[in-house]
Amino acid sequence: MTAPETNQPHKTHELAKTYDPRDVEGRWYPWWVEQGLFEGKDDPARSREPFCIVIPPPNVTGSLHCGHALFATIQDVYTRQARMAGKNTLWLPGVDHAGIATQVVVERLLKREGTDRHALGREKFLERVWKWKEQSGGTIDDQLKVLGSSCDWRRHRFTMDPHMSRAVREAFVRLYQEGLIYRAERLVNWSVGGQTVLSDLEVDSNEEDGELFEFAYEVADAMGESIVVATTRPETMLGDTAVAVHPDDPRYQHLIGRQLKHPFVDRRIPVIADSILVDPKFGTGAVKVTPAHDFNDFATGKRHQLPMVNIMNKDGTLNDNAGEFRGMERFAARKAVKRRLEELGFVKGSKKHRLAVPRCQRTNTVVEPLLSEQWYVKADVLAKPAIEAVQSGKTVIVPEEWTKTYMHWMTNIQDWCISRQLWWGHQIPAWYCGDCRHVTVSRDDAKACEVCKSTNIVQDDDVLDTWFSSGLWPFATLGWPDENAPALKTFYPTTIMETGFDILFFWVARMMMMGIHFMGDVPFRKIYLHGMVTDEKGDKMSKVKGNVIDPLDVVYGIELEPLVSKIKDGGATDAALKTARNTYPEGIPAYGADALRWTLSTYPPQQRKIPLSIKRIEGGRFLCNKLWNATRFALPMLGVVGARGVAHESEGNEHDKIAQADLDAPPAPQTLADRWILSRLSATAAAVQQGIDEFRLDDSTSALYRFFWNELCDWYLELVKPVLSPREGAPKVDADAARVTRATLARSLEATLRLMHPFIPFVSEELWQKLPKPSDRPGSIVTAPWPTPGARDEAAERDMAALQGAIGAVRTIRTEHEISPAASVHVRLCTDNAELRALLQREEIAIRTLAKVDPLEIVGSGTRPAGFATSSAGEIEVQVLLKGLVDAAHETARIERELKRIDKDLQGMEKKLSQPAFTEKAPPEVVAEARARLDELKTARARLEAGRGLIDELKG
RNA sequence: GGGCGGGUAGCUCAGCGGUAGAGCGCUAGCCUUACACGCUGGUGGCCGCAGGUUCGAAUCCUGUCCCGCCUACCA
Repeated sequence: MTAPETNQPHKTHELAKTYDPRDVEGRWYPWWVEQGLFEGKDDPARSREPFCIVIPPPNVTGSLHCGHALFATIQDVYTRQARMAGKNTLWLPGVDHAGIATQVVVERLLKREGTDRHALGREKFLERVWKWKEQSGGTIDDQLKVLGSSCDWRRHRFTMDPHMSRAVREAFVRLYQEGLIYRAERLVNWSVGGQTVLSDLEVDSNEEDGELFEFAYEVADAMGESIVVATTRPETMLGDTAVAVHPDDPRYQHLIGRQLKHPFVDRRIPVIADSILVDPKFGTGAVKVTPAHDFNDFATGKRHQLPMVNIMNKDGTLNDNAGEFRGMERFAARKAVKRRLEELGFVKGSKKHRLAVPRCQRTNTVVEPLLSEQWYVKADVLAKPAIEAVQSGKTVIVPEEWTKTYMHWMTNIQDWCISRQLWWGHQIPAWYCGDCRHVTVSRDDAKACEVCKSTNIVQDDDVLDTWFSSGLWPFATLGWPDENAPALKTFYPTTIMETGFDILFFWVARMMMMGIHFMGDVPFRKIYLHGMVTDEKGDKMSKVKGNVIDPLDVVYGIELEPLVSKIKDGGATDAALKTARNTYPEGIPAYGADALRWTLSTYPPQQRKIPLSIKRIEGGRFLCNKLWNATRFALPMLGVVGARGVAHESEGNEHDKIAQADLDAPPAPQTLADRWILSRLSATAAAVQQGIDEFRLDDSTSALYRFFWNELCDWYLELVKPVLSPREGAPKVDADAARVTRATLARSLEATLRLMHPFIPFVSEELWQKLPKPSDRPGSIVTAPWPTPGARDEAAERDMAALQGAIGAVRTIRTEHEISPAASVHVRLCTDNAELRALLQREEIAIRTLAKVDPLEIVGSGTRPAGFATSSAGEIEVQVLLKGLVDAAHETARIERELKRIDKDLQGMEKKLSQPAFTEKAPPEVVAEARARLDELKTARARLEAGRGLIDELKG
């Protein structure tokens, strides 16, 4: 396979000085797809280990937001890593039909056209929704591609596809036949705005200001006597069928069993005693009971066999049972009832009251408890094995603390109302017989009643809750109900379900129940729940607040004015607009998908909030730029011509080309730097792997970052410079050593790119293509082998630490004394450790180069010639000649500062060691460590004391 | 009312029984053979508060105060 023309490896292609994601991203994705790199292979025999993630399907209504960017990043990291590790990898994409959300959107469009769905009729309306879906349904998929999501697009699924619809019917019919789906008349959550029933989970209750309104019922046949009740919804009194008091409440004993006179409707209502409903300390201690419009009252009504009087139509207006208030809208009726009660003199008071108001998630209208007949799934039966699966560890929830929440919800699970009075969705496969009233439930469209064979049947108007079909997602997308479907056999159970914790119940729990029930095995081995993306201050992103970060703006960049008008269109307040202007005075630069992905990978998973900030994304781009430049720097040293442009070559700085044989079978490292970087690479590969295994991508990215930036760039590349690209006149380096170093450089850089690829797929591919590499590598980094950690070289790591310490000490003295970076200094490195001296001797060039040292003496300790400042680095005493470079006052100040710091540590350590309790009871290695530290501090202190003498020398 | 999570450097957060960490910020100096989206050095913390366990506690326990989120029928 051949990479896109401009990206041919080893071809002359100048790398820009600064990385520009817009030049790179976008070029690779089509090529990857074309090459079929993202395709999972059906392999029922499982000859290769399968890896599968099914995407949490976004709404067809949706376009990309930060939550999507987060899940896309995490899932793609896992998918790409598994693919590189050689697994048969499938990330299956798709979208969800999102019943209410979609219907609401299309109805809004119709309204703008001056019509509505009822005028259109069901069939025409559905045509319209499908049309709309065709237009906008692909948006989110395209946006996921922008982020680099390596999905197998051939297997894209939609919850309303014919196949998915077949699965839904199969599931419904089976559950019905098993008695796990039934119809019942109950009080339900009715969305007046959406004109449908909602499940408990689709209702959001938030505290709002309300009123506790008190009024009196007159006792019938007892002049003047009355009982005062309180309510937050006065209009419901029209449906009252009792007033309840506490059985032990002395105030009302005499009224229990008496009848009250309803002021507006011709009904007598009893005073009943109920200890469950009534809290005698609250309000007046007397509660009006409206069984058809309140969940508690409903239960009370059942206990006392009270009549249920429904006073409301489904559109929120009052019905004939409301007497003089019939036809009024519910909130108008509330005012009217209050006014009439006032006129009649029954109003006894009103207080402000905070109460939880239930609202429909989708339409934000107040949800009304309403009596109606709906379809339910019997949940406890399905929940039981789903609980056991988590208890036994067949499915593991990460982070672990969610397990408790899952268990709690599952064990207290309520039956699930699955019918919705919508048109957009899977119509319930139940047909009612007009003759014998039998309900026929069938996989195929029923033509006749299965009992009386009458053709006078009509299908249930309602559709199923979207989550019912989503619950089948992990297996229906793979081919179920065809139990022999190759994909199903290959990839079920899936490996990881990764999604936001907010849909643990909505979706994850239901997939668990359905998966186990229909497949006999859990739908996934791991459930990984991530937090919610917020703005940098931790506030939820909202269009009104104007703090929404659009991932695409981060990727492509956006100018200030377009950004502002975009936020404005979202409905932001003026204050929010001002904030936005201040936050992004220059708009947002193009950071690229890689930078965004990297940043999203750096947040720890147990965090509930992911405060995404532009500043952090900027950090991601800096990393990409650094990677770009490190490669740009290395390429010429590996003999790749032209990477830094013609100018560089004309300077006569020619490099030997790396031999293919050295790439295919890298020679063993010899120099300290080479041994060290390979050892650190091993450590890093292990840390990255561990982070992935433990769902700590933050650990993986931070290990990678530190390795690449603080080790590979800060030290290794610097150490390699004098070897592979010596200055004119510099000592000649052994050709064979250079050869080995060249191979090691190529090797470590290539491995770094592979380790980074799951996180930043675009730049890593771009750079990898240019890099010389072993001949057995595939054509794309996408399928290049995942690095496995090699051996560590403890000696090299220890020696390198000593070297870094010595260089660091020189550098510190240099800056503390404001010695010009251009000036060379005379340095003496003193130690009685002969091995150390030999090491320093071997690394002479490194010390001279990295600390700008000349001349350099490496000697035994004991003397300090006049004019030298001293400092220590472990066993090494570092002496730097200051005479002529600095003045005495500076040095005095520095020494006093240092002494103060050391004395503080020294005192602490001495105190610790002087306590017998510590030396006797603490583990020996801890005590030994403390002693060693104490010695070190003492030596350092002595050297500083000695350095005091320096001051006079400097004066002199 | 119940449950859960959190309070560590100016900001955002790691660490969760043995010398306080990162990124960003701040600061001094540098355009040093890739990178100023950079390099080198530095500054900065009674680890919410009070007790207890321990030789030793940011880390474990108890209490307490804040701040979030979820959940619940106070009419």
